[in-house]
Amino acid sequence: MAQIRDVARRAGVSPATVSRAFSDPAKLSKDTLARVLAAATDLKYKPSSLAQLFREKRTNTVLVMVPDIANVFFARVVSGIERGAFESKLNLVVSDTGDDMDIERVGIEMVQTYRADGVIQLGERPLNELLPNEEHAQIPFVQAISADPRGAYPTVGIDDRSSSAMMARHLIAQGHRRIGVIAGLENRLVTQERLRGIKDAVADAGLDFDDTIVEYAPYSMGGGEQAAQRLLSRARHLTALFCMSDEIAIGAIRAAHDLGYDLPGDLSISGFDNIEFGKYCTPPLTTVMQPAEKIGEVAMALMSDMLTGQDLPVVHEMLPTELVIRSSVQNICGE
Amino acid sequence: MAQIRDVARRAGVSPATVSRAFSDPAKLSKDTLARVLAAATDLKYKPSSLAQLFREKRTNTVLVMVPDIANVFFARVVSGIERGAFESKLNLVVSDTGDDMDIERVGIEMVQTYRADGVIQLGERPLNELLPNEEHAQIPFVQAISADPRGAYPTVGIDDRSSSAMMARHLIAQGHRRIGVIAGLENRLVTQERLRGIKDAVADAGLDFDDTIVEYAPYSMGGGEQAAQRLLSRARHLTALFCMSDEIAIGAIRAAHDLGYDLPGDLSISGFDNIEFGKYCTPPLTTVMQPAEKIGEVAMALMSDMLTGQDLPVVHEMLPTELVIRSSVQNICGE
DNA sequence: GCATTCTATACAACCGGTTTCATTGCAAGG
DNA sequence: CCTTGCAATGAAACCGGTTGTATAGAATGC
Repeated sequence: MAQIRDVARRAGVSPATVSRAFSDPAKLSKDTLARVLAAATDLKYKPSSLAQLFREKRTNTVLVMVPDIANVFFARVVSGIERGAFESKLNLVVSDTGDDMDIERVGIEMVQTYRADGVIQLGERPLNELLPNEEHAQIPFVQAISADPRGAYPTVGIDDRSSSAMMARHLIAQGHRRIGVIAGLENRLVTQERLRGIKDAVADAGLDFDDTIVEYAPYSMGGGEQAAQRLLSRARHLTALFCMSDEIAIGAIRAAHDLGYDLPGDLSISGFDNIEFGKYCTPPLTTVMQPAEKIGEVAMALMSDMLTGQDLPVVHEMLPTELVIRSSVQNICGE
Repeated sequence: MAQIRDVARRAGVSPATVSRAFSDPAKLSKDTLARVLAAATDLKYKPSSLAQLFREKRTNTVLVMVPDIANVFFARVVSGIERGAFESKLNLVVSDTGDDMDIERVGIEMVQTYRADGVIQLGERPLNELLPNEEHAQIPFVQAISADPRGAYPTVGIDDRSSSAMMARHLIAQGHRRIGVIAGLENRLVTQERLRGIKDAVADAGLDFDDTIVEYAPYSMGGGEQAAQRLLSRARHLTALFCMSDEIAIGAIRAAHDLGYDLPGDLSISGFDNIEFGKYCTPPLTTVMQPAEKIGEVAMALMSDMLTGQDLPVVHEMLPTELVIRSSVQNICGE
């Protein structure tokens, strides 16, 4: 591959002039500029990014840490991040961490060793857990989706508590009183927030929350299926299931079908996230729309600001959610 | 951040010695090595990858070009690539190309400008279309999933034709004679191969293939739904639908439900890919298992070989598929 | 005891750009 | 005509590691 000196020699100028021909063409005389560009084209010269980046000490690369890239919801967020990266002319290194702290730490190290300029974390672990010895190493860090919005870095996500309350209120408004909950993993922030939202709605309606009809499960179809089996065989007279993710809900639908329930007549089921597949379930899933792509775009925009701008205020974006009403939740007031 | 000279100064040695302490510790005396390592730890020294990579002229980075990262099937392949990359200690830059040639070309350019060492292409476009002026620039290139296995570079995928024939044979064996086909995009290689497979099976069974009951559609749920609507309202007496992807099949299931079909009694539907959702459909989807993660892993292994090894033979891996029998396809021999 | 070999380490070049500073030539101003 | 200023360009330092070569000292051989 041709180098800058080759171009310089061919154009009869110094390497500095060639460099300027690309970075600041106005500095050159029309004549020289033309000669340099012609020489560059002839030789198919492409400057080595490696050399440029080394000089500039920036990689123009952002690391995205995803707990599970095969999860549709995360994949959509990554898709949004992609779009944002393209606009900001940044590259993306995607790391599927499997929610493993050691792998996430390697990710942070990539910034310290100049392999990436910043990190977008889609997992739950906050920056201070990943940097063992405080050392405020000034890592550009943005956390999306499930972030505690009290950290020292920007976050993007939704208001899980109020979104969850919105859905719970809908179920109550449809006449449901015995609502089972298939929660996600118990130790997750999102799970706790969404549970809190349900309790808010129940309390607002002047009802009592029954702790015994909550089952925890991994955020997956398999997890939802098993948890629903347990809950449905244990708790009687449930009229609805509040599932904390669409995948859980899809698993719950399968479990309910298998136990002989007629859906949605015998049992209403609600989801959370609004993944595309929910629309194609039988019955189509009533759920809460999370703006997944938008979350990714905003996360990337924040990162881009951090990298270019100076010390901006730490913002915590909460994007709006929407109730998506389909037929998996039925109105049973008339009964 | 501490640099190599800082460590050298603190340990009372030259930068070269510090460098060797990491790259070739055996070369140093026990005493010096200990002193250097201690100094490095004290200063929290981390060598700058940027400088190292610049020196070595490799990035240890592989670019993955994905037509759509939010597609579950692609996401699973990427997940496999991730695993392979981790094992080979390579980094991954993921680019969602949207199947856009210009974006793919930028990807190729990344190799030419030393931003990546090689490219794994999950899209259909072959290398020679992306490099306009032949210039056999020796770009390490691996194509996965839908590659014409006649190119000058390695490919990984499945035997679409015979896998498709396998499913078609199954449908025929279950007594189906009027089998509608919801094909993918007509100009895609995979589509043509799978169609060929169906024709093979039909011919083997001594039957005639009816071209009029084929509908083409994008490889998506929405595409499948619309195509199924068109086909079902046009063609009568179909007993089965052969869908060229699970997503298409899921859309077709919705369309059939909406048209009042009782599934699978009135109509059998088969898919292709074996995405996780298929198991949770109503009815659960009979499909062809593609080893998505495995394809990714093999693609990455091939890339890793290309980058480390010398001139290896160009291989075209065809990974085995399996028929996954669930209840969306019914035996109608008894009728 | 001196030449030879080996070991441990330092010195300096190098990777390929960018950027600062110096230099040259020409135009404008006094 | 001489000074000043600006535009255009070149020379060289620099980014932070790695590595080939040189060298000093210790060990070995005769």
